[in-house]
Amino acid sequence: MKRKITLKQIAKELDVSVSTVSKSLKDSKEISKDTKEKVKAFAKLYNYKPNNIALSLKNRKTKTIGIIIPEIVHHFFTTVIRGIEKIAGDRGYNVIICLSNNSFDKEVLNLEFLANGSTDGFIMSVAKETQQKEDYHHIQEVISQGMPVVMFDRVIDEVICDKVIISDKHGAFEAVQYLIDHHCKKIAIISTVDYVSVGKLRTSGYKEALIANDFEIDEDLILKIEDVDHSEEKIEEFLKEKKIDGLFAVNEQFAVNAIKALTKLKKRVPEDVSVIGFTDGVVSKSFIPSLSTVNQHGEDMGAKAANLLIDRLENETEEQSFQTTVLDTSLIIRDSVRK
Amino acid sequence: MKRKITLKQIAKELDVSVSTVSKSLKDSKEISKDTKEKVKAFAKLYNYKPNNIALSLKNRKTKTIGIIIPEIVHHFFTTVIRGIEKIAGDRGYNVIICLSNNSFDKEVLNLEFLANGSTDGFIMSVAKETQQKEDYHHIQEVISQGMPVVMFDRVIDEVICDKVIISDKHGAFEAVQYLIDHHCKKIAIISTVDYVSVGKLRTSGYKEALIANDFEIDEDLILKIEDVDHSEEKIEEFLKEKKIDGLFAVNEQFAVNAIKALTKLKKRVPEDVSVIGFTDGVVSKSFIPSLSTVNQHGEDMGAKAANLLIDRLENETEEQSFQTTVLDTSLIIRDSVRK
DNA sequence: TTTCAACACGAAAACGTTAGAGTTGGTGTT
DNA sequence: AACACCAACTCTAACGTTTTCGTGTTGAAA
Repeated sequence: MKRKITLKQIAKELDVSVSTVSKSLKDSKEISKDTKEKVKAFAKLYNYKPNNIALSLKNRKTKTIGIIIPEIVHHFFTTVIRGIEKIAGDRGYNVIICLSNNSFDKEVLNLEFLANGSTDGFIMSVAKETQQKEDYHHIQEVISQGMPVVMFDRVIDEVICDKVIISDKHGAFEAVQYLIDHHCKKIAIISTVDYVSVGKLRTSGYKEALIANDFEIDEDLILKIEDVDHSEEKIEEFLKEKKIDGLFAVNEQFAVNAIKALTKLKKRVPEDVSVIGFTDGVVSKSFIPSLSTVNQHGEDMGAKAANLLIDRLENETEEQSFQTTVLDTSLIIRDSVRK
Repeated sequence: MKRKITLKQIAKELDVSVSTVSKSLKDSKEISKDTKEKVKAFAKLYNYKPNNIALSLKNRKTKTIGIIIPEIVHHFFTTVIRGIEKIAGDRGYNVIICLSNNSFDKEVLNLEFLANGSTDGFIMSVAKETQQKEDYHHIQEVISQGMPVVMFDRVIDEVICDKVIISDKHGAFEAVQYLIDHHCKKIAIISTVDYVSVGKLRTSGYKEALIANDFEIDEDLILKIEDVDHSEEKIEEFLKEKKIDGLFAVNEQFAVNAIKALTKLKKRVPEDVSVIGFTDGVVSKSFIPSLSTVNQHGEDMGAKAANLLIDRLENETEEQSFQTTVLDTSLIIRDSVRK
């Protein structure tokens, strides 16, 4: 077991000083050609690579981005990660991922830990619990320490930083508008509780579309689900008594569960009820009928967030104008809607 | 913008030496009660937290685990990550995730980069391209430098290290046995090309089950897919001419595509053909008919891998006996099979 | 022969931390 | 009075780098 070789060891072997070795490897013109070549050859032979930790300490930057997300077994988040990772890789950064599991405490812990030198900045989507508590001191804290933060998807208005979101409201609006334009007269929505920002926004997009088309808003057609794990029964119960011909669900899971419930209730999709979901994932594509969805373009979102963060990290100029980038959604029409 | 405070700054403010501050915070008995209290109060006030990078450099350990996987938008891998992350968190470790995108070069790059001080050890599932090239020097290299590596799922026999796998062969065997036990006489398999280790193993499990039951192995009933992205057409074409009543697919995607193809071909699942897939994910649960699968227990796998790695990191004793842990699969029977 | 720049290298400090080895001043023992 | 001992610190080295500032040796110009 040969430990990684250091400058010091090379120096000793070649009987020169550490600085000479360092300079040689950086091709400094202070060093003679002979010495440089000797050092380089030796370094190559022993596969010398500078120690990142030492570099980080010296340079006070780690070239690492911290990603904090609520959950990893989640198609949308993983696409975002892929987007971040791609850009980060291209621009010479690494990513370190922490999961909050939607727990406020874990989020605080992660943030604090990573802020102590491990990363140069953060890209995050906040935990549900954090949104509920409305306690953002931990995020404010790292920002005030000079670490750039970019929020995506679930963002917090009160925190001043760069943000990347999709137009949840508009995406929902378009989906509902599509339903209205295609034979639907009575459209229900399955959403989350209001403290989840995106759920709230999508619900309001739904409402706006109805209003824009002179439909009445019937609170009985709005289901807000708290506990995602037991959504299936809730949805079934909700749909039991409803005479609807259109349904908008704020995520894939709800959409799928709704279709299952409808099938149980002997309603056909899309003949009797048209369904559109939010977020495009494997399930949407594979499902029968394949699900029409509002595509969130997660990879673009991640890429944009990464670029924003790295730009800020590399522009010491520090213009303090933070931007919120709103990405377009797009409606993917598949078989779950009448055409 | 207040930068994070350091020991040196605290020392200066309180007019003591850096070591006094350090020792006070560690509650060393070398320091008087008075001074300790003063320092602690000050540190707390300014929210002092030691710099991880400096600690890493000093201690020559980072308390960080590197995870290298081929792909992140992938249900199984994310469950593994969740398992790793959970154990790592509990045991005081962080995880840093790198994606190889199934590219050999990227895998090498990631490994090299992380090995230069960024992590204490690795948990990895190798890229498809690496398996194909059979070039494992990069992995051997980090191991020879004394970094523990734990491989999972797609492991490499030639590399000597701890491994966590499932009994792919046995899982496949059980699935096929189930089909045989439940009215199937002619069972096809949709697999990957042989250089993907798990595909090969599952295929051999399939064959063994057939042999064990005195079925003939018909190479015409074995489809090996190279290009996952265009599997749909391949599968459809394959199934067109086949008169089968059972089908085993080595992953979820293939299973779903197969059912779709069968549906197109006017064959009902499970009435005409029983289907079992490998890996249990959202799609399997949601699909109609819900998919019977071989459950890989990804989270357990991740947890086991993390424990193995951390045990090795923390036991300096270094007994060089590496172990391969074989996790059991379990058959989840749902609606895609006759009962 | 003196002067001086160019060359080629070395020493040291710094990043933030810790731990072991000094140092100081005071008390207690004989 | 001499010594030992203890409390309560400070110093120093070390982890692996980079970079600034020195410094000794050339060779050439004056």
